[in-house]
Amino acid sequence: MTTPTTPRKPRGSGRPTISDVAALAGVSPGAVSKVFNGTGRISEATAERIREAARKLSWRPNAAAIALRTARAQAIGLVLSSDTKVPGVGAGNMDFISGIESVLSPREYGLLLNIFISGQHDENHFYRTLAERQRMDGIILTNSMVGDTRPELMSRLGLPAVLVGAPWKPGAIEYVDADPPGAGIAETVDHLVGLGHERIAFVSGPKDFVLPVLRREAFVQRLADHGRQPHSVIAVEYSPARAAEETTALLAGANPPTAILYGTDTMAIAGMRTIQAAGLRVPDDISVVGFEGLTLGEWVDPPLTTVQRFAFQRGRAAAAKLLTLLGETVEEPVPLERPALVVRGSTAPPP
Amino acid sequence: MTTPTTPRKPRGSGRPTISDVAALAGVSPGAVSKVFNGTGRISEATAERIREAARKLSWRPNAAAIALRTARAQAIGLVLSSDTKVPGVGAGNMDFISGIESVLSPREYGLLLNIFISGQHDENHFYRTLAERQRMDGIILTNSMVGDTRPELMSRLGLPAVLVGAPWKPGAIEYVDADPPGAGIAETVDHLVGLGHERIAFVSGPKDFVLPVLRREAFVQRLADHGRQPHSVIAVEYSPARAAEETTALLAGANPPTAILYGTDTMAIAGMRTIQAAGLRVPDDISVVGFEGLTLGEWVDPPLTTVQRFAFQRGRAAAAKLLTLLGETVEEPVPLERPALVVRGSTAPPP
DNA sequence: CGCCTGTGGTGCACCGATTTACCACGTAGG
DNA sequence: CCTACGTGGTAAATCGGTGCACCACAGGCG
Repeated sequence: MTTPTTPRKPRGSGRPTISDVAALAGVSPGAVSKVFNGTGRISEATAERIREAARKLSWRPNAAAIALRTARAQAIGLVLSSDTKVPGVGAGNMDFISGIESVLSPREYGLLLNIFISGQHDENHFYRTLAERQRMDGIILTNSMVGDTRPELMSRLGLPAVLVGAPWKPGAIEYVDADPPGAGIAETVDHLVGLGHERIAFVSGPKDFVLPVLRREAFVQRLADHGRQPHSVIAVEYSPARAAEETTALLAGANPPTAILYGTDTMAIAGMRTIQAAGLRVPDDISVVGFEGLTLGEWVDPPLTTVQRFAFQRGRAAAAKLLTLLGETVEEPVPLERPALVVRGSTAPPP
Repeated sequence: MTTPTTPRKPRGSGRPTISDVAALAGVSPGAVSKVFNGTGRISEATAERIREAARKLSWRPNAAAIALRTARAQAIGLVLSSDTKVPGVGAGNMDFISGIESVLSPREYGLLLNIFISGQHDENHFYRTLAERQRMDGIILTNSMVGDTRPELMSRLGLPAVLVGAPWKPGAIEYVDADPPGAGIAETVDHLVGLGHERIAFVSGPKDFVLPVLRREAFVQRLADHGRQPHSVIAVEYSPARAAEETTALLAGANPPTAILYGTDTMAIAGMRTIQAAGLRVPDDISVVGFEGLTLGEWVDPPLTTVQRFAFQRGRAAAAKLLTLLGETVEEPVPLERPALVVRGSTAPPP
């Protein structure tokens, strides 16, 4: 009695394998594989027996085994930056992620989230690790930067990548962009000019990122189209506190603006507060416009006029593009809605 | 010349394997494995040669191969709910995720993000798939619900899990919770009572979730400690619009409250706006308190008094607990800071 | 000298799937 | 009768690591 009478199965992890399913269905493992992948020829009767066996054992192919054998991880990566200059806390990020997931999950693709902390992580090492471990088949990059080296890095690493937003140098990387340059800006400028504003200022995002750069260019350009010049164009971190400081400086000027456009809703709200604290009224004395379209904007006083962006759609588009790059067939064209101006209560004719 | 003169290497994916490294270092693959895992005995001289070879080829062990062989995916899952009732858009989510990553990334663990869409996904099927594919070694669950069946489901599936927040039924699942029940509530009640408020209302989160339930209990309890009764306790979705509606109803009452506590900062901001729109002043006529500690709260008028929560720490604690469950040694105790009342400008003595 | 022990590795089975090559069995055509 | 072919599968190699069993060799000791 030293050896037990059931040396049948070691039962490693306890979970059934394809062999267990095959045994139960009375076929070979290869047959099971074929049924579940639609490859090879298996009679319908046998196929049904196999499916039934799999159901009974509640078996699903082991992801690691597939990844190893087929050299496809069936997962993509997403890199978000954690940086004081980035609107990382933006609620939009969650919608963006939901958009990505909405494309991935029907295809059983996984989403690997990675936070890049500038200053703490070395960019080269960070991305090399991601590529070399082969945990993901492709990657979605955000926060397109001025002088971004990641496009070249990614192609050197052989990791398919999609950049969200306009790239610094076109051609080096695939990307999706709903801001053909600075959409929403034109509408906003038209709106303000139409109200009669002469002195319009733009407290926009930092110099390091492509998006705010393009927006500033579009801002200046559109004013020029109207035969005007900007009151001022300011580049500053995506921070309410910094927005407030700049607003104070603007108000202290000799000839303050009658309308201020901010890089984000959060900045705009901080700006409004600063204006009001200075004893001025929004929109009576100064009009304010934000950027993003947070729900919260409806609940400040006055309700914030803003440029609505569509984070969910952006996520969908990025994921769809990456999957296409990976050879997956993605039927939908994934429409990318352009940012649209939502006029609420914070804009009015100048005094 | 039909066959090329270099039939050496098929070069599957192009990436080097452990054998390439071994060949370059003049050792067996097993030796390489030992060096990189610190197992077995390899002389320092040989080890250095191997490391050098790996560096030269910029090789890293293939994640899928390791996962298959060791039956550990070196990744954990995170499930976030997408539900109208959930403050999913909460900025706190991103901090929470950052906290998780701060524990995972030093250990080269991956984070797999999954969005659960109630109504669209079947809970049972959703979690079964996650477990059976064995892509993750454990899972972090959020949004503890009343009557939550996931604790049992997880243990049935054999997937180690950590719940963030107090569980509905204790004992069924591991969890981390910084709200020993309703921390922050007591402070808030004390604060308001200390200011002289007699009629305090609580517009809190939905009935389905454990957190708001516990908060309501704590609210009532603490008032009782002071020998008082709540003006009213309301359960409502985490939505600014709903908060506004309830606020309107409260104001229309015969004897309206002099202070209102809201389930989130967003709700509180919407509440303030409603109060102001009704011609009343905050905090002169009615005091308002939020829950979360959004930066934005500093920039509304008046600055919002709120209960600061620490999403980053929560993420760290959850990840640390899960890794411990997985047998990983996590040195730090991971201190979980209790929510703390931050008094800003939206609270004052009653009129 | 023979034996034991420790050092520094090697060799090979194995994890759980996929995939290629091949085979058994009819059946039809020449 | 022999061959060709289509059907419905099986067997085995393979992906890239890990880890156990084992082994060669040198040195120490009685």
